[in-house]
Amino acid sequence: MVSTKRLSARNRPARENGSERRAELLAIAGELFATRGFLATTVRDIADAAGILSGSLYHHFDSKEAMVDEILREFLDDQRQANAKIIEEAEDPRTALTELIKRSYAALRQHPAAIAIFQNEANYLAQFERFDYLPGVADEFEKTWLKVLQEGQKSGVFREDLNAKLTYRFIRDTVWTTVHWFNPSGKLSIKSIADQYINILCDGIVAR
Amino acid sequence: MVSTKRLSARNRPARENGSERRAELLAIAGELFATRGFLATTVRDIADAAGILSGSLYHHFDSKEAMVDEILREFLDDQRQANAKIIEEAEDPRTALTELIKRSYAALRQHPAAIAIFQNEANYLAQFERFDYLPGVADEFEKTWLKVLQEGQKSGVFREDLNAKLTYRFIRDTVWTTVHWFNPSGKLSIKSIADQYINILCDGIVAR
DNA sequence: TAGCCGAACAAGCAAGTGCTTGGTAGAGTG
DNA sequence: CACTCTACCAAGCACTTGCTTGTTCGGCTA
Repeated sequence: MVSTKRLSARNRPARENGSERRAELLAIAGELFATRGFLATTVRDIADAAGILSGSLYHHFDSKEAMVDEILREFLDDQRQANAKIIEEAEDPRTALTELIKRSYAALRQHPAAIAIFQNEANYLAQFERFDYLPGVADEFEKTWLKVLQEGQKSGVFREDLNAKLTYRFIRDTVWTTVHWFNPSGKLSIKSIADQYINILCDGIVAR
Repeated sequence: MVSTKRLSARNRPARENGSERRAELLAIAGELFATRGFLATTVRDIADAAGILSGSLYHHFDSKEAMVDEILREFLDDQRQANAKIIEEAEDPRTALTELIKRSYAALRQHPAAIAIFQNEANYLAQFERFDYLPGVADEFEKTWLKVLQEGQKSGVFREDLNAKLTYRFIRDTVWTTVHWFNPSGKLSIKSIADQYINILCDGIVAR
């Protein structure tokens, strides 16, 4: 007879709940994936870094893929929600754009590993069914930014002779790629980087 | 007794000369490394794409690493020479900067695979002695661009309130990352992308 | 105190990895 | 004709990969 007992949070196996140890392991894996790459990181590397044996990882996670999956989903959900809130609250396109940029830079502090993984491995991961959602999310992000840019052009805040799609890509590439060289303990703060970029983007580098 | 016979170009083994077949194999490998990643591409993948068996590759090359090495060196040498020539010939910092940008974009057409590999795998490859030269080259590129930016600031062409190093990174990230989405058979030409970027970089996106 | 459960270990398997070896067909060369 | 050279094949070796299995053990709970 099949048990009808509901699984309480305490009873659920570790691979489905949010135990502390589990989160710790995810963070360790994320950092390795981000710095060495997904393929270059072996389950033995992760286990070593966590001080356990590789087989023990499978008590917490179904597979190596499942780990990246969870890391990416968390970051992407977060970013999506934040973007939506900005669009909703911003009073004009220029504010919306600068807020989107600031928010993206802020994400570098909160999800540095996830951003690096998204940047480096999205292409490779997209070949697996499990990651079918990746192109969709990228598309959604593009739509959000495009709307802001195009509204800004209509209302005359942004130059009309710009190709909005191209402009979006320039911005996106600059902002996200920062994850490859940003050093949290260096001289430059995220805020100062964001401010300088917004400054250049809006007014250019040529002196007047 | 050691032979003193000089190796003529015809006698040299294939792994050291520049036979057509060899160049063909390098191109095939480069494309695979660029699209799938270095680690994700197996020597069997390369051999399959070339219509031979994996072992046969070792008639032409010492190792899989040797293949990327050669691909990267060719591109980097080319780019270094081109940069030097621009610096030498440009009459003012603004021309020098725009020429550097145009040249970088032009490289996307000539060495798309090498650029993608350099972008994606430099970090990973740098751990092997064989690729010790990579950080040095990156440094040299940075110095070249920085000189142009700083001279421009001194002469009053570029705004003085800019952090030159930061500005360089913004430019570099935008230009090189283009390799990830540029489609040679798409609507946008390399030239129009370059022009638009130079335009935004110099004057900003805000309407006046 | 008996039973259960989360967390880990110990061992190993199947598949795949880069690379090596010994050999061969065919074109060219002395 | 004997030879050398290029480009390749066929087979397989040593090793690493992600993952599975069966087991142990301390702590919580009924």
